[in-house]
Amino acid sequence: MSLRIALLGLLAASGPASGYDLAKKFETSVAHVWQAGHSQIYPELAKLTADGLVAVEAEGPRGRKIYTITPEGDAELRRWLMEHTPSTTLRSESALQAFLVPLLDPRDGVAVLRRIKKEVEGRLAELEALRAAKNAADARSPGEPPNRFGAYALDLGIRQSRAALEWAEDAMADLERAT
Amino acid sequence: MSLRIALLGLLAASGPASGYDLAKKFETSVAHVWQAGHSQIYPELAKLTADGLVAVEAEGPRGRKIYTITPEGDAELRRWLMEHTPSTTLRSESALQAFLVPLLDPRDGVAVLRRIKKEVEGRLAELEALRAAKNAADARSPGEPPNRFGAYALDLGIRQSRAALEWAEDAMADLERAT
DNA sequence: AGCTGACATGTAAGTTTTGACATGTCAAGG
DNA sequence: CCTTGACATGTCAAAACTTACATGTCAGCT
Repeated sequence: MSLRIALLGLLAASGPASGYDLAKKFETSVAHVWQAGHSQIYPELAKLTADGLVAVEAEGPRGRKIYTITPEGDAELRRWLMEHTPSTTLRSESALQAFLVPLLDPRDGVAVLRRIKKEVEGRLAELEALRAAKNAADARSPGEPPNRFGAYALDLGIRQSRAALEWAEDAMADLERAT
Repeated sequence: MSLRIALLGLLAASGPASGYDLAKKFETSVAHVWQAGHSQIYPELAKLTADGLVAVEAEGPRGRKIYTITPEGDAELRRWLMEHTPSTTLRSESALQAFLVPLLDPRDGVAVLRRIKKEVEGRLAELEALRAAKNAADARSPGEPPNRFGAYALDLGIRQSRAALEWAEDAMADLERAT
């Protein structure tokens, strides 16, 4: 379900796009919130078309198909946003490692935490770069209200990454005391 | 892979247990890090047994089977912890909703954020209850070093929930300014 | 003219996850 | 004795996801 919604959302927010475009946007924008590769996206777009939630607006060069959201699709999107209680399913391999770290002896545990910390730092840097790019884009069109689409999620990601970073530091310090 | 590791980890940390016990622990401890229902756990235990990573130690009443981790299982677990770079795959329906909120008019957006905030509050309360229970258990066995198994992950969850809570408040305030 | 690399779309096989179905044991209370 | 509810284990079909395979177009460079 969520994949459909993510696709409908991108079409609603950024206008008509091809499967290829949508796959790109998954990498650069929604990725921090929901991930999907093109092998999932193309079939889903076909299903959405069959269900009347999107339509092929035009065909471009190289077999490019441009999809638009239909009014039904828009209604579905809004309904999901307003009514669907998000599942709280969580799955994080990093957190699983963090969970299990006390099984290792402290030296090894610290090494694992250090690696996790590095990954968090990388993610944080990515997110901050995205936000900087967004801010720059907003600054280029003064007068216009800034485009907040995706901005809240970005902010959430940044805050959670910062929290994870502090956690990694404290956890390492704690483990080192036990060495 | 991660499911196996989670099961091996629980067996390594808490000693022999049945599939039923492990399913319970998934609900009350690992759940904040990795989720799985019994319909996934039983077949996986069978596979782990076939692969020699766990073994049936004893059979109790009501067909209860008690599994133990084998030395091979323990080695596998440690290898994964030390060597496996966790995948950064992220999928959060709440974050997806947050991402899409700006598509709604501010009034509706605030309502969605309010709901997300309530869910985060619920989760935070759960995690804090777990931590309180853990602390109480540690206090009951003085002298013993506190059992840190799962504690780091719990701490991470709590910090991230707090960050999400602050985010929700700020995002709502931001949206309300736009009303 | 040929090569490279981004553009563009798909399929297929295999794994993981979900949700429903199915079955049976045992203890405690009415 | 009977019912209820926790204990206990499983299977199955469908959906979602991953990874690899497969094919072809077009622009720009050499």
